[in-house]
Amino acid sequence: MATEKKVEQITARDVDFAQWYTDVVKKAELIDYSSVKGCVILRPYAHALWENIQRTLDGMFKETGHENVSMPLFIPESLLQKEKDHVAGFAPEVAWITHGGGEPLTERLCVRPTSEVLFCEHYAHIIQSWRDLPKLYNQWCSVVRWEKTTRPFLRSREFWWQEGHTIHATREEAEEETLRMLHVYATFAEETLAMPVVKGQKTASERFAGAENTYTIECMMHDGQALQSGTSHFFGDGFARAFNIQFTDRTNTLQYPFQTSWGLSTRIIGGIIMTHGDDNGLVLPPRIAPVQVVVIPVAAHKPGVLEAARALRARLRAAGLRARLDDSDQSPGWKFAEHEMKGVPLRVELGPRDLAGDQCVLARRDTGAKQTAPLESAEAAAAALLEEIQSHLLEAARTNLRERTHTAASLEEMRHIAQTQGGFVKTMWCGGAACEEKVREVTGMKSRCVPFAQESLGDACACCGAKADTMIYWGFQY
RNA sequence: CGGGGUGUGGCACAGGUGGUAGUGUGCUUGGUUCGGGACCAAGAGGCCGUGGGUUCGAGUCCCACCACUCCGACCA
Repeated sequence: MATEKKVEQITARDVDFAQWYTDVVKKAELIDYSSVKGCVILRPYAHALWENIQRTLDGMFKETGHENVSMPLFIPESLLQKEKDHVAGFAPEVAWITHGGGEPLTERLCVRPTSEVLFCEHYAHIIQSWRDLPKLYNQWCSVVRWEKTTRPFLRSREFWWQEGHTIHATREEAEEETLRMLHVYATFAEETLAMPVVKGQKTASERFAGAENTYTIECMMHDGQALQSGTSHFFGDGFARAFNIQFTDRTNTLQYPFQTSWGLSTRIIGGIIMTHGDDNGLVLPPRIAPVQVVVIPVAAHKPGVLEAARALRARLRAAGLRARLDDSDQSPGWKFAEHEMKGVPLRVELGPRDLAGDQCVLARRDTGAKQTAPLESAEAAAAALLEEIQSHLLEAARTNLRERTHTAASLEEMRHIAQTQGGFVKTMWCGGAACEEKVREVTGMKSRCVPFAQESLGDACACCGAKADTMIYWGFQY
């Protein structure tokens, strides 16, 4: 019953969620701040996480026929101005370049906040015939939006993302693409990140600037706030008309093509942290974790221990697991805490006692449970546990989503839930923007989406009481 | 953009009424340890966020600015 030595602790998650988040982000060595507000450094651990996200998503994009490109960083002001809704949405938060090499520019350039107009300009150059369609492009890059308040991953001035941009001969084909990519995001979030989603359509007031329709995956964080985790937009032929992109169809008639765009950003890393993390720090789903298994030798100076640990690490790697050996000269207890902070899903302890019994100790990050396994079959045991951890995390997140989803039939009920519990509130909605505004004034919540999975909760709008046949989700958002 | 908090070795913090900086941890070296953040010893490391001002003298007082952070309004 030794009194534990007081060590720097992170804030308890359920005491001050925002502070806990900031502590984890720093202590898990994910980011460092730079001297420019809102621009953070992704440290190797966060970058490795992002690389795993990229690898998985990029594979899914390739499977669905997409090609990667790289577009310029700069957009001339006149180009940005071409689509009026789009520029109105983004102009307030763009960064401008006014000088080059010390000379004032004749036309100022904005640093891309998103690349629709760059793709449009390019499409106008390369598309003439129906045979040139579709183009299914994607790019991995960073973009800049001059945010006023910033938080690591969740809202920064520069952030990394992918933006898919596609162009099609028909409206139907483009609409189908918009939904296909939304489902790719949803599958990725649930299967790889263990983040259950609510899929649906944004209301008119929440649409992307210039879009005819915006679809979203919404995730529920541990503190009851929603995170818009990926969006997919259908543009109709609005951009094509603004940028004069035309093609000749099979009947030799000039037509405007139809476009989509869809994006997912490093914000999702904030989502992973806030979905799975706990009082001991980060908890990473095995499928995305940079290190899936860490091998910690105990009493590494004793004969045979380090050798056995190295051999075990090699076998774990040979079995296809991302395994690391921590042979630094810290004490075992220090290493346990350190790798827990970093969210490593599985820890293997290997010391003289284990070697004497031809076994090792496996400790799960998610539950903290320890078990022993025969050394000879450690890879199989580790692989099985990683699968269990992955599905357990998804299950826990689903439980959180379920428990934090409430139903309301009146504005007063909505306000009560908003004030006492947060989470998602689902109601019937008349479809009016006035009710959205009213709900926001009264409860502070915004509409999240009109989910694809509709339920009938009644026939009256929870806000105005008018006839309603649409179910909508509301919530506080990041 | 409004309101609050904070800027002092890498990190976390002390430094009443002004006098040229200290503690913990981390770091380096050596030794002992090693199953939940080990211990001993000797070291290295700081134009006190930036710029002005008051003063013989500013970490300390005054003004401005900047950054980070939290809470709201706006956005991935």
